[in-house]
Amino acid sequence: MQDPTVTEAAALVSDALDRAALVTLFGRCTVEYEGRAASELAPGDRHVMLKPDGTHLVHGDEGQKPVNWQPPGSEHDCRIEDAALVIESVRTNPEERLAVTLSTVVHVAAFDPTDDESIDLVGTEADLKRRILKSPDLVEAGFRPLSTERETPAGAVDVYGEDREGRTVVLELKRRRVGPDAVGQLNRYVEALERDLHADAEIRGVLVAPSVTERAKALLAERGLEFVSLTPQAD
Amino acid sequence: MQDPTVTEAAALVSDALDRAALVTLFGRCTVEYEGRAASELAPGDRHVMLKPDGTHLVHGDEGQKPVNWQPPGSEHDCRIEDAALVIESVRTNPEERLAVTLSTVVHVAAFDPTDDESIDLVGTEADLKRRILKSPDLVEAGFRPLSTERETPAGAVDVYGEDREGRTVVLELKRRRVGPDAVGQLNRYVEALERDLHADAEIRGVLVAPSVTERAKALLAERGLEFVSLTPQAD
DNA sequence: ATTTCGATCTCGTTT
DNA sequence: AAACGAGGTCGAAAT
Repeated sequence: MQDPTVTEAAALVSDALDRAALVTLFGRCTVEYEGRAASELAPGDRHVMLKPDGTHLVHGDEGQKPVNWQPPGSEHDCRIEDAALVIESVRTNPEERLAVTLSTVVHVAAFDPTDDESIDLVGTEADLKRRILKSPDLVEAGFRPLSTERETPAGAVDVYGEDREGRTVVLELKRRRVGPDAVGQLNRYVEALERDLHADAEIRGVLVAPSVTERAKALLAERGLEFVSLTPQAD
Repeated sequence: MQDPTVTEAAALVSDALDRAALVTLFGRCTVEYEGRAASELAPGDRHVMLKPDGTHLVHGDEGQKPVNWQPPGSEHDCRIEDAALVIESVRTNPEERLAVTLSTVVHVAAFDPTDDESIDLVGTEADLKRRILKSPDLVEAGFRPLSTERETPAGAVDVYGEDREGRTVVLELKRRRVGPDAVGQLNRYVEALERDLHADAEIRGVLVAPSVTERAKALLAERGLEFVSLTPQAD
């Protein structure tokens, strides 16, 4: 529907929400949010999308992220207020609410979506783990993985195993170049295991990723941790 | 435009891309991505958005995140191939490419966007910092902030100051409930400063956030770090 | 329902 | 251009 009155638009949106359709609008609007934080957005031309699962997205002309949004699980409501179309989405836990007030509607449309196929994605940390379990020598000659997701008081270790000499080895895997955060994570696991397995056991911590930043390299050295360069995919 | 042929749709999209308009489509499509990772998506009805800044979003009927996307800075291109409308967005650094192949187009529209107002958001970590600098006693009676963003070899400390007895205090601020990662961050700063200011100086590390998880609390105790409960906003 | 961590994270800021 | 950290992060898996 092109250039509808706000009343016409409201009727179409109400009907579409009842049918659990996906609704899109384009028009001049203000946006208010209140919940985990709070925000106000002055008038501008924006794209609005309402999904049947409760998602509410407001996009400007730039950026990958919506300028404002409401997560899945919200309830959409639409009404006329002060000659404007107000679309409000509310949820609880956490309590939050998004209200879009359209003074002019350039465009409204509704679609009946079919359920999606699931996506097949390659090149993740899980792929890196599979690669290592299949060819442990990529990490180091003689490395033997014993378990994955081994629990420690500091969280689950990606890969847990032994080196050629029988020393315990902890691997932390990252699919791409890593900074200081990953070193901290690896260090937590190593310290937790040293405490768990008693102090005399030497435990090697190895960060496995395509590359590391300078600061991360310095932190690794400081903590006596190691680095092995590997990508999720064979080249 | 409702139920156009792919040729009509292609003409509209090409024209809109030349005008740097925002384009939306709805229809049956497959999606291919290759770059930082790689993915394939089988046929389904989806919503496609092309922004003039190079952003390309493909939304299914669920979730806040697009099922597939291409970041800002990409170049859009549209053509007919095998009786289907192919919209491809490509960028370099990193090299990546998203291709949407629409076999049926239910809907196409183009909008000429006006520049957006900027958003006014409150309840951020910056708000928490302002609150503390204005009323340092909220952290602890007698606390005196000396600088913010003080540089250490491990990165910049959120707030750096002294307690009533003149001991150095490092604050790490978080706007919401925190897990183990924030404790690791605080610990890095404290250790870096202990090294910097020589070993005999006692340095207190204080995590300031609304609350902490159990694991984070245990890690704090282990490291001799402290916690103060504060939210970004006064209640 | 909460915790934890990966992500094609995105986004802004600083170096 | 790269690095670093925040985010109304989102989302999924495990507890």
